[in-house]
Amino acid sequence: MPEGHTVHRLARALAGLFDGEALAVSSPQGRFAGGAALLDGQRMVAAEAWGKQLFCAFAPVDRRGDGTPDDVRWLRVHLGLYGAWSFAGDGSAEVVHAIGAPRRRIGERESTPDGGGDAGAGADADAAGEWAPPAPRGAVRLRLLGAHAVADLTGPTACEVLTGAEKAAVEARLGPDPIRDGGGRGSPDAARSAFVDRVRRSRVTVGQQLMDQAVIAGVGNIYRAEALFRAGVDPLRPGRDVPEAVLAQVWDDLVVLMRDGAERGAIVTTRPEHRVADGGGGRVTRQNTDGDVDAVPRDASFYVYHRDGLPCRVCGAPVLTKELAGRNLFWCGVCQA
DNA sequence: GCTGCATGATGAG
DNA sequence: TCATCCTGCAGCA
Repeated sequence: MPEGHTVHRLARALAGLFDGEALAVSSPQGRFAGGAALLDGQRMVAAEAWGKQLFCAFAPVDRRGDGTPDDVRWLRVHLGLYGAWSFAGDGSAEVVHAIGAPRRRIGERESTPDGGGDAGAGADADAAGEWAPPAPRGAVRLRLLGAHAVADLTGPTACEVLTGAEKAAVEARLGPDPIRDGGGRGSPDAARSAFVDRVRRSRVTVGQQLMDQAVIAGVGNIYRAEALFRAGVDPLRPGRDVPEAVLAQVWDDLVVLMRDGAERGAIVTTRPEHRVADGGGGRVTRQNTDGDVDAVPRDASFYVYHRDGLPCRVCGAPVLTKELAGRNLFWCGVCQA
């Protein structure tokens, strides 16, 4: 259940593993057999993210040069609620070092880049010392297999092959992405005002609009709850009633928070002075952590997400929760009045 | 061994 | 607003 920062990390990991390499592309589960056949044997020439969408470019092996001409096909993957990538490799390539111990998932489940000292745990070498990819486990929709590594995709909500024009159409429907340079909208200012203007055009609550990928791309339930807390904004307030300057601040804050998440591999929104581990009321609040999980304890990472009933870290009032458009909302009724 | 929930999105009604 | 997609895990027996 990744938010945008995780998908950006995935794009980086895939580029590091496979960029420029001809891949064997298959669908062990069978549901993506047609799409896999289109890409099989081609070179992966790029991997990028826009919000929660992952795009990988494939080009024929015999084609020279870079860029994105007509024969480039784009793999589009959206993980949705259940999707996950798992990786395995021969342990020798630097890319494996960079993404962590083989057979650890990133994208949805915990994994650690440095493998927790378990080097080679998943380095499947046969008797001849030759690396062999592990058999797919579970319903693997898509397998990308290179010379030194393999990536398996399970449970995505979307997995399809697009032309450049189709990819552009998908991106056109997405709002600016705080992690992309200039929000993907040319300049930081353009991206910020696109977000601010869009929110203020509607009386839909600002809480709902932050989850709308056409308003801002990559924000999920955690970043929504945390960004609104940090800005002191009531999530139930209609978008048009939130001052321009406050929304601009929310955008700027998300740029910092989400880029930090993409670097760190985990969402941390608490300021150091509020970063007090308190046991989280006994609840186990998990999140995508493929970075150093212990750098900030999970029960010190959030202000309000999954903390309903616990005292607000700032004012002590109990954190509130409510279902809004089918998703759980968390906020402090005092700090966000 | 079950059961219900989860950081998401879509399409029908 | 609801059902559905489809998977892993915590919590419970």
